[in-house]
Amino acid sequence: MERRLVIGLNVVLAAVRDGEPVVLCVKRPGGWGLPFGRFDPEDHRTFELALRDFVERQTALPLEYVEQLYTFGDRGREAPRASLVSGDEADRIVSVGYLALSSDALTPSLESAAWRRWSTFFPWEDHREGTIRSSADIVGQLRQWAAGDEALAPRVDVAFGAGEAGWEEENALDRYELMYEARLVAEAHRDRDGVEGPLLHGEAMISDHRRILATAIGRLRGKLRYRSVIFKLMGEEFTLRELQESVEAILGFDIHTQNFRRGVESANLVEKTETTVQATGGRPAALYRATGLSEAPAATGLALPRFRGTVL
Amino acid sequence: MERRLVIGLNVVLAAVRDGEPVVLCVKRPGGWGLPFGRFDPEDHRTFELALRDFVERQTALPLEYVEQLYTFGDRGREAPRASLVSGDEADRIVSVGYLALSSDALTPSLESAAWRRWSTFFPWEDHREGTIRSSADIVGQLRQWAAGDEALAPRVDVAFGAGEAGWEEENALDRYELMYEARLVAEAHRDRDGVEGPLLHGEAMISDHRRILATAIGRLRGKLRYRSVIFKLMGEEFTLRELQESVEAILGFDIHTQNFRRGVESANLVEKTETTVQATGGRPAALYRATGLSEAPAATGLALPRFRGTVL
DNA sequence: CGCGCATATCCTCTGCCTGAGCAAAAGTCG
DNA sequence: CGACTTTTGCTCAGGCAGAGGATATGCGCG
Repeated sequence: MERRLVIGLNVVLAAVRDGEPVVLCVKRPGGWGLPFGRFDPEDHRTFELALRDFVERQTALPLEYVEQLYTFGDRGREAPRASLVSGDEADRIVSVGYLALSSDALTPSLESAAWRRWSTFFPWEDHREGTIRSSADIVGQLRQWAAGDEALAPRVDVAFGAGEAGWEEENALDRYELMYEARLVAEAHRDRDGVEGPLLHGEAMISDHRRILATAIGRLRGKLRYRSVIFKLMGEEFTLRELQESVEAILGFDIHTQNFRRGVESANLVEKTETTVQATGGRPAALYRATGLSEAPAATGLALPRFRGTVL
Repeated sequence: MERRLVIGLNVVLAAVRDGEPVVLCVKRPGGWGLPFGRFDPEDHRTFELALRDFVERQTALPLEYVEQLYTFGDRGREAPRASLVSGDEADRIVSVGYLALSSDALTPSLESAAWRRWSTFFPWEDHREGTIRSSADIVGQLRQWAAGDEALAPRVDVAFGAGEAGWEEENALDRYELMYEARLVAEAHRDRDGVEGPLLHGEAMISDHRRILATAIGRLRGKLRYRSVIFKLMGEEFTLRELQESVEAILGFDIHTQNFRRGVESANLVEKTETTVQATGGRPAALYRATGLSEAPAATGLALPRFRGTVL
């Protein structure tokens, strides 16, 4: 029997809801995963059209901003579980991952779909005040695991910001991969049929979906600094505090309010409207909206600070 | 007849030779293009292995650093020419583009393969002193083309650094795409069967290979700033001037020597060796080598300045 | 109405990094 | 030896980012 080549499409649809970064998840037999569908070359002219089509059909949510992430083609990606897309175990599945951003996080029509927080899957990526951190000392565990290996030890330190460079929020994938290698996430045991250890972090996802999510988080975080994508997550009008909270949600740490304002206002990406809103019990805030400049594909992003706290 | 799905692999293999950025090209019936091969799921476990396999077989060049760029899935990508990978016009071809870096630019075994300069295809991307620039005023032509369109005009200015952000070397793809839309490159006429205008810039490539090359150039340039990839283009040992010239070749503009040295030395990515070399008729230069830190996947790159000249 | 409170907004100060250039060191060439 | 070239070390000024003080403008309450 000939093995056919099948292309699957995965999407990380991200949004910020009530100041929390969330991702659209779908409940499957094996656990939670990302929405995905099969790409049929007969039906669709481009990947993006196919993606929009099946997401809208599955969840009734329209996709606004869409960006390709990565194509995963390794054999055994779906193993040892049965193929989830085609049902035909003999097919070779290649999957193209996408990142999509939504400004409103509407309730999906599908029963089994739900918005879930990033921090459910990546508690160690959130360093904002007042949020629950990962209880255990991940870096300590990784250091112990890497001890003695000359190549591994610096990788751990660099990825988790123990070096002079400090914590870089966009390295989410490196961190996840190290934890996978060190068997600190459930997927590592599942994929290799090993016994689960007691020190697992975050909730697992089916297949390699948590890896795709880590890729998306890292990409989005990095892009905030050099492209004006943040506005894809905002409504038409917003206060500077809302903008800041969205940025903080994505980056995973708090930033200095006054400096943030200074940076935003000098970037010419937003313009003040006439109206103000009173939502917090303090002084009313002016509403802003994105300017035309922010629409240009090559428009730069906001000047954002680095996380200066300690991870340990 | 059923249309089959075929996955093709493209690779932009880049190197620096004599201070010039070059890319491995293959001569095909329709002109020069990038090396590519078909991915056969029976033979290869991963894309990367397939890639290494066919490049080494075609050119006898080993691939060192390899990184996935983008997956191109639009129907009609190869049209209106016949399918180049499979020969079967009815197949749907999806192609995965890769960036590979080589430190030595060995002569390929294949007769029809050759290292060619980036500037052949993108003369407007090179702003170093003493290099030939694009003679005509591209920005002027684009501005004229975009005149009146409210969305287009800022796109042109942002992409070509006319705005306050200035020229950003990593936006090579945006610039190429604008020129394509404005029909300033031969591919635009070829793909739409139009008449060629007199104002074409750079040499064309087959299919969408020049677009893939633009993607690779932009990606590599951007990555220099936040990852230590530059050392993949250097030999084992090198002088700081050689390092600088490689960086300048990739970025496409000259940088201040003393400041470059200061940046490199404070980044802890290189260490001085005992030896010095005399190659230039001036004071002998110390040889350096990359440190172990530069091997970590998340290691940051060099602090590099921005181009401060004018493009017009 | 005046007061305390909360948030938004404005402004200042300081240290560090970057851009720019001078100058010495260490060779070659004639 | 003197002119020239390139490497290497060092200084200095301007600008920007981090940090925090101070003011503005609303609310709720006595």
